[in-house]
Amino acid sequence: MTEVTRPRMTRQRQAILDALDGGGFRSAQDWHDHLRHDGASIGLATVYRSLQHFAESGDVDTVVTASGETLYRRCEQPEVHHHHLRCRNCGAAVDIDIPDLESVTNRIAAQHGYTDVDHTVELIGVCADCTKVSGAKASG
Amino acid sequence: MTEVTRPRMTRQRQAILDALDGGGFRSAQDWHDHLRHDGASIGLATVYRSLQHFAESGDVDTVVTASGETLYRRCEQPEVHHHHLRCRNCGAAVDIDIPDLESVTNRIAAQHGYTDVDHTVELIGVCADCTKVSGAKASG
DNA sequence: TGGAGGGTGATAATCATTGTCAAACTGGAG
DNA sequence: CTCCAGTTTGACAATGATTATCACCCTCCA
Ligand SMILES: [Mn+2]
Ligand SMILES: [Mn+2]
Ligand SMILES: [Zn+2]
Ligand SMILES: [Zn+2]
Repeated sequence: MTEVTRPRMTRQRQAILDALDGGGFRSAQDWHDHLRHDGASIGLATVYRSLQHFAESGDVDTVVTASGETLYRRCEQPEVHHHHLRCRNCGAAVDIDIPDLESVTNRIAAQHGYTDVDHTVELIGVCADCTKVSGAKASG
Repeated sequence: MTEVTRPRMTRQRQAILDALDGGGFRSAQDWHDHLRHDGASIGLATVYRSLQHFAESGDVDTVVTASGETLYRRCEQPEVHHHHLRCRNCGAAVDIDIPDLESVTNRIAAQHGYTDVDHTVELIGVCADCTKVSGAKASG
Protein backbone atom coordinates (compact mmCIF):
# COMPACT_ATOMS: atom_id res chain seq x y z
CA MET A 1 0.00 0.00 0.00
CA THR A 2 2.51 2.55 1.14
CA GLU A 3 4.24 3.27 -2.17
CA VAL A 4 7.73 4.46 -1.39
CA THR A 5 8.92 6.93 -3.99
CA ARG A 6 12.65 6.54 -4.21
CA PRO A 7 14.53 9.86 -4.42
CA ARG A 8 16.07 10.51 -7.83
CA MET A 9 19.71 11.25 -8.27
CA THR A 10 20.05 14.44 -10.25
CA ARG A 11 23.04 16.43 -11.40
CA GLN A 12 22.27 19.01 -8.72
CA ARG A 13 22.01 16.55 -5.85
CA GLN A 14 25.22 14.85 -6.87
CA ALA A 15 26.98 18.21 -7.03
CA ILE A 16 25.76 19.04 -3.54
CA LEU A 17 26.98 15.76 -2.09
CA ASP A 18 30.35 16.28 -3.77
CA ALA A 19 30.64 19.80 -2.42
CA LEU A 20 29.77 18.65 1.08
CA ASP A 21 32.48 16.01 1.14
CA GLY A 22 35.19 16.85 3.60
CA GLY A 23 33.77 20.25 4.46
CA GLY A 24 32.54 21.57 7.77
CA PHE A 25 29.22 23.04 8.85
CA ARG A 26 28.04 25.72 6.42
CA SER A 27 24.77 27.47 5.73
CA ALA A 28 22.66 26.63 2.70
CA GLN A 29 23.60 29.95 1.15
CA ASP A 30 27.29 29.29 1.74
CA TRP A 31 27.07 25.90 0.05
CA HIS A 32 25.22 27.53 -2.81
CA ASP A 33 27.99 30.09 -3.19
CA HIS A 34 30.67 27.40 -3.15
CA LEU A 35 28.84 25.41 -5.80
CA ARG A 36 28.52 28.42 -8.05
CA HIS A 37 32.13 29.46 -7.59
CA ASP A 38 33.06 25.95 -8.68
CA GLY A 39 31.13 26.50 -11.87
CA ALA A 40 28.03 24.53 -10.98
CA SER A 41 24.68 25.75 -12.23
CA ILE A 42 22.17 25.29 -9.44
CA GLY A 43 19.39 27.28 -7.85
CA LEU A 44 19.31 28.38 -4.26
CA ALA A 45 15.91 26.82 -3.62
CA THR A 46 17.26 23.50 -4.84
CA VAL A 47 20.14 23.69 -2.39
CA TYR A 48 17.74 24.34 0.47
CA ARG A 49 15.43 21.51 -0.54
CA SER A 50 18.19 19.01 -1.16
CA LEU A 51 19.98 19.72 2.10
CA GLN A 52 16.72 19.32 3.97
CA HIS A 53 16.00 16.02 2.26
CA PHE A 54 19.47 14.74 3.01
CA ALA A 55 19.03 15.86 6.60
CA GLU A 56 15.81 13.90 6.92
CA SER A 57 17.41 10.79 5.50
CA GLY A 58 20.29 11.20 7.92
CA ASP A 59 22.99 11.82 5.33
CA VAL A 60 23.64 15.33 6.59
CA ASP A 61 23.75 16.82 10.06
CA THR A 62 22.22 20.14 10.96
CA VAL A 63 22.82 22.64 13.72
CA VAL A 64 21.03 25.90 14.43
CA THR A 65 23.27 28.80 15.37
CA ALA A 66 22.50 31.28 18.11
CA SER A 67 21.34 33.69 15.42
CA GLY A 68 18.90 31.12 14.10
CA GLU A 69 20.76 30.16 10.94
CA THR A 70 20.80 26.46 10.05
CA LEU A 71 24.15 24.90 9.17
CA TYR A 72 24.67 21.66 7.27
CA ARG A 73 27.48 19.20 6.82
CA ARG A 74 27.77 15.69 5.51
CA CYS A 75 27.46 13.13 8.29
CA GLU A 76 29.94 10.32 8.53
CA GLN A 77 27.92 8.16 10.89
CA PRO A 78 24.26 8.34 9.99
CA GLU A 79 23.55 5.13 11.88
CA VAL A 80 24.51 5.93 15.43
CA HIS A 81 23.29 8.76 17.61
CA HIS A 82 26.08 11.21 18.29
CA HIS A 83 26.89 14.87 18.84
CA HIS A 84 29.34 17.38 17.41
CA LEU A 85 32.33 19.43 18.43
CA ARG A 86 32.36 22.31 15.99
CA CYS A 87 34.75 25.17 15.23
CA ARG A 88 33.02 28.51 15.52
CA ASN A 89 35.57 29.98 13.15
CA CYS A 90 35.80 27.60 10.19
CA GLY A 91 32.90 25.21 10.72
CA ALA A 92 35.06 22.10 10.94
CA ALA A 93 33.51 19.46 13.15
CA VAL A 94 34.10 16.04 14.61
CA ASP A 95 31.54 13.48 15.67
CA ILE A 96 31.74 12.84 19.38
CA ASP A 97 30.16 10.53 21.89
CA ILE A 98 29.35 11.70 25.40
CA PRO A 99 29.31 8.61 27.62
CA ASP A 100 26.18 8.02 29.67
CA LEU A 101 24.56 11.20 28.42
CA GLU A 102 21.43 9.39 27.29
CA SER A 103 20.85 7.62 30.59
CA VAL A 104 21.63 10.74 32.62
CA THR A 105 19.22 12.94 30.68
CA ASN A 106 16.54 10.28 30.81
CA ARG A 107 16.85 10.00 34.56
CA ILE A 108 16.69 13.76 35.06
CA ALA A 109 13.65 14.05 32.82
CA ALA A 110 11.87 11.24 34.65
CA GLN A 111 12.60 12.84 38.01
CA HIS A 112 10.70 15.92 36.89
CA GLY A 113 7.82 13.99 35.36
CA TYR A 114 8.70 14.80 31.77
CA THR A 115 8.02 12.23 29.06
CA ASP A 116 8.99 11.79 25.42
CA VAL A 117 12.28 13.54 26.05
CA ASP A 118 14.76 14.55 23.40
CA HIS A 119 18.01 16.43 23.79
CA THR A 120 20.26 18.85 21.97
CA VAL A 121 23.97 18.94 22.71
CA GLU A 122 26.54 20.94 20.80
CA LEU A 123 30.12 21.81 21.67
CA ILE A 124 31.47 24.94 20.00
CA GLY A 125 35.12 25.96 20.22
CA VAL A 126 38.11 26.83 18.07
CA CYS A 127 39.78 23.98 16.21
CA ALA A 128 43.51 23.34 16.39
CA ASP A 129 44.19 24.88 12.98
CA CYS A 130 42.26 28.05 13.70
CA THR A 131 43.88 28.31 17.13
CA LYS A 132 47.31 28.35 15.53
CA VAL A 133 46.46 30.91 12.88
CA SER A 134 44.94 33.44 15.26
CA GLY A 135 47.46 32.78 18.01
CA ALA A 136 48.07 36.44 18.81
CA LYS A 137 44.58 37.08 20.11
CA ALA A 138 44.75 36.43 23.85
CA SER A 139 48.05 38.23 24.41
CA GLY A 140 47.09 41.69 25.74
CA MET B 1 37.35 55.73 32.66
CA THR B 2 34.82 53.09 31.82
CA GLU B 3 31.63 54.96 32.65
CA VAL B 4 29.01 52.33 33.37
CA THR B 5 25.60 53.55 32.35
CA ARG B 6 23.14 51.86 34.62
CA PRO B 7 20.00 50.59 32.88
CA ARG B 8 16.93 52.64 33.69
CA MET B 9 13.79 51.10 35.09
CA THR B 10 10.86 52.10 32.95
CA ARG B 11 7.20 51.26 33.04
CA GLN B 12 7.70 48.96 30.05
CA ARG B 13 10.61 47.03 31.51
CA GLN B 14 8.79 46.55 34.76
CA ALA B 15 5.75 45.27 32.91
CA ILE B 16 7.91 42.78 31.03
CA LEU B 17 9.53 41.46 34.18
CA ASP B 18 6.11 41.11 35.78
CA ALA B 19 4.74 39.26 32.78
CA LEU B 20 7.70 36.92 32.74
CA ASP B 21 7.25 35.90 36.35
CA GLY B 22 6.17 32.34 36.68
CA GLY B 23 5.82 31.78 32.96
CA GLY B 24 7.64 29.38 30.68
CA PHE B 25 9.69 29.91 27.54
CA ARG B 26 7.87 32.13 25.07
CA SER B 27 8.83 34.10 21.99
CA ALA B 28 9.19 37.87 22.06
CA GLN B 29 6.02 38.19 20.03
CA ASP B 30 4.14 35.92 22.42
CA TRP B 31 5.21 38.00 25.40
CA HIS B 32 4.17 41.11 23.52
CA ASP B 33 0.72 39.63 22.89
CA HIS B 34 0.34 38.67 26.54
CA LEU B 35 1.31 42.15 27.66
CA ARG B 36 -1.20 43.76 25.33
CA HIS B 37 -3.98 41.38 26.28
CA ASP B 38 -3.32 42.38 29.87
CA GLY B 39 -3.90 45.98 28.89
CA ALA B 40 -0.29 47.11 28.79
CA SER B 41 0.72 49.68 26.22
CA ILE B 42 4.08 48.63 24.87
CA GLY B 43 5.75 48.36 21.49
CA LEU B 44 7.05 45.17 19.93
CA ALA B 45 10.52 46.61 19.39
CA THR B 46 10.72 47.48 23.06
CA VAL B 47 9.88 43.91 24.02
CA TYR B 48 12.63 42.60 21.77
CA ARG B 49 15.20 45.07 23.08
CA SER B 50 14.30 44.59 26.71
CA LEU B 51 14.35 40.81 26.55
CA GLN B 52 17.74 40.93 24.89
CA HIS B 53 19.10 43.28 27.52
CA PHE B 54 17.79 41.08 30.29
CA ALA B 55 19.30 38.07 28.59
CA GLU B 56 22.70 39.75 28.47
CA SER B 57 22.53 40.65 32.14
CA GLY B 58 21.56 37.07 32.97
CA ASP B 59 18.09 37.82 34.27
CA VAL B 60 16.50 36.02 31.35
CA ASP B 61 17.31 32.67 29.72
CA THR B 62 17.06 32.13 26.00
CA VAL B 63 16.77 29.09 23.79
CA VAL B 64 16.65 28.88 20.01
CA THR B 65 14.09 26.48 18.61
CA ALA B 66 14.73 24.16 15.69
CA SER B 67 12.89 26.62 13.49
CA GLY B 68 15.21 29.43 14.56
CA GLU B 69 12.84 31.29 16.83
CA THR B 70 14.27 32.62 20.10
CA LEU B 71 12.34 31.92 23.29
CA TYR B 72 12.72 33.78 26.58
CA ARG B 73 11.86 33.13 30.16
CA ARG B 74 12.83 34.65 33.47
CA CYS B 75 15.78 32.85 35.03
CA GLU B 76 15.64 31.84 38.66
CA GLN B 77 19.36 31.24 39.08
CA PRO B 78 21.32 33.85 37.14
CA GLU B 79 24.44 33.12 39.18
CA VAL B 80 25.15 29.50 38.47
CA HIS B 81 25.63 27.83 35.14
CA HIS B 82 22.79 25.42 34.43
CA HIS B 83 20.63 23.96 31.70
CA HIS B 84 16.92 23.52 31.06
CA LEU B 85 14.35 20.80 30.74
CA ARG B 86 11.58 22.36 28.71
CA CYS B 87 8.08 21.31 27.67
CA ARG B 88 7.69 21.40 23.91
CA ASN B 89 3.98 21.87 24.36
CA CYS B 90 3.51 24.63 26.92
CA GLY B 91 7.00 26.07 27.36
CA ALA B 92 7.25 25.28 31.05
CA ALA B 93 10.83 24.63 32.12
CA VAL B 94 12.92 23.67 35.09
CA ASP B 95 16.54 24.50 35.76
CA ILE B 96 18.65 21.38 35.83
CA ASP B 97 22.20 20.43 36.59
CA ILE B 98 23.98 17.70 34.65
CA PRO B 99 26.74 16.36 36.89
CA ASP B 100 30.25 16.33 35.47
CA LEU B 101 29.07 17.71 32.14
CA GLU B 102 31.58 20.56 32.24
CA SER B 103 34.57 18.35 32.90
CA VAL B 104 33.49 15.74 30.36
CA THR B 105 33.01 18.25 27.57
CA ASN B 106 36.28 19.96 28.41
CA ARG B 107 38.14 16.69 28.22
CA ILE B 108 36.57 15.74 24.90
CA ALA B 109 37.35 19.14 23.43
CA ALA B 110 40.95 18.98 24.60
CA GLN B 111 41.39 15.51 23.11
CA HIS B 112 40.52 16.95 19.71
CA GLY B 113 42.70 20.04 20.06
CA TYR B 114 39.81 22.45 20.40
CA THR B 115 40.17 25.50 22.63
CA ASP B 116 37.84 28.13 24.06
CA VAL B 117 35.03 25.62 24.19
CA ASP B 118 31.44 26.40 25.02
CA HIS B 119 28.45 24.11 25.06
CA THR B 120 24.73 24.08 24.45
CA VAL B 121 22.53 21.53 26.17
CA GLU B 122 18.76 21.51 26.11
CA LEU B 123 16.30 18.81 27.09
CA ILE B 124 12.90 19.00 25.43
CA GLY B 125 9.99 16.79 26.41
CA VAL B 126 6.40 16.92 27.59
CA CYS B 127 5.76 18.08 31.13
CA ALA B 128 3.63 16.14 33.58
CA ASP B 129 0.62 18.42 33.17
CA CYS B 130 0.67 18.28 29.38
CA THR B 131 1.18 14.53 29.49
CA LYS B 132 -2.02 14.14 31.53
CA VAL B 133 -4.12 16.39 29.33
CA SER B 134 -3.20 14.69 26.08
CA GLY B 135 -3.13 11.23 27.63
CA ALA B 136 -5.10 9.55 24.81
CA LYS B 137 -2.34 10.04 22.26
CA ALA B 138 -0.22 6.89 22.42
CA SER B 139 -3.14 4.45 22.63
CA GLY B 140 -3.38 2.98 19.10
C1' DT C 1 13.66 71.38 38.99
C1' DG C 2 16.54 71.12 34.36
C1' DG C 3 18.29 68.64 30.99
C1' DA C 4 21.62 65.13 29.03
C1' DG C 5 21.20 60.95 27.41
C1' DG C 6 19.02 56.60 27.58
C1' DG C 7 14.35 54.59 26.18
C1' DT C 8 10.22 54.17 23.28
C1' DG C 9 7.43 52.87 19.28
C1' DA C 10 5.39 53.23 14.67
C1' DT C 11 7.32 52.00 10.68
C1' DA C 12 10.52 50.59 7.13
C1' DA C 13 14.20 47.55 6.09
C1' DT C 14 16.75 42.96 6.51
C1' DC C 15 17.41 38.54 5.38
C1' DA C 16 17.08 33.58 5.83
C1' DT C 17 13.83 30.52 4.39
C1' DT C 18 9.56 28.91 2.02
C1' DG C 19 5.90 29.02 -1.66
C1' DT C 20 4.69 29.17 -6.65
C1' DC C 21 4.35 27.07 -10.97
C1' DA C 22 5.75 26.35 -15.63
C1' DA C 23 9.48 23.97 -17.81
C1' DA C 24 13.15 20.28 -17.61
C1' DC C 25 14.62 15.94 -16.20
C1' DT C 26 14.83 10.97 -14.37
C1' DG C 27 13.87 6.17 -14.34
C1' DG C 28 11.11 2.47 -15.35
C1' DA C 29 7.70 0.38 -18.67
C1' DG C 30 6.83 -1.17 -23.17
C1' DC D 1 15.45 2.92 -27.61
C1' DT D 2 11.31 5.68 -26.81
C1' DC D 3 7.68 7.41 -24.04
C1' DC D 4 5.59 9.28 -20.19
C1' DA D 5 4.25 9.84 -15.20
C1' DG D 6 5.92 11.80 -11.73
C1' DT D 7 9.79 14.30 -9.70
C1' DT D 8 12.74 17.97 -9.59
C1' DT D 9 14.29 22.42 -10.81
C1' DG D 10 14.80 27.52 -10.52
C1' DA D 11 13.60 32.34 -11.13
C1' DC D 12 10.90 35.08 -8.47
C1' DA D 13 7.47 36.41 -5.10
C1' DA D 14 6.04 35.97 -0.42
C1' DT D 15 6.70 35.13 4.50
C1' DG D 16 7.98 36.11 9.02
C1' DA D 17 11.05 36.91 12.71
C1' DT D 18 14.21 40.27 13.93
C1' DT D 19 16.69 44.78 13.39
C1' DA D 20 17.36 49.63 12.03
C1' DT D 21 15.34 54.39 11.99
C1' DC D 22 14.52 58.55 14.13
C1' DA D 23 11.64 61.94 16.20
C1' DC D 24 9.72 62.23 20.57
C1' DC D 25 9.34 60.82 25.61
C1' DC D 26 11.15 59.81 30.38
C1' DT D 27 14.28 58.84 34.07
C1' DC D 28 17.58 60.13 37.25
C1' DC D 29 21.15 62.89 39.17
C1' DA D 30 23.22 67.33 40.06
MN1 LIG E 1 27.60 13.68 12.38
MN1 LIG F 1 17.46 29.28 34.04
ZN1 LIG G 1 38.52 26.07 12.68
ZN1 LIG H 1 3.72 21.38 29.25
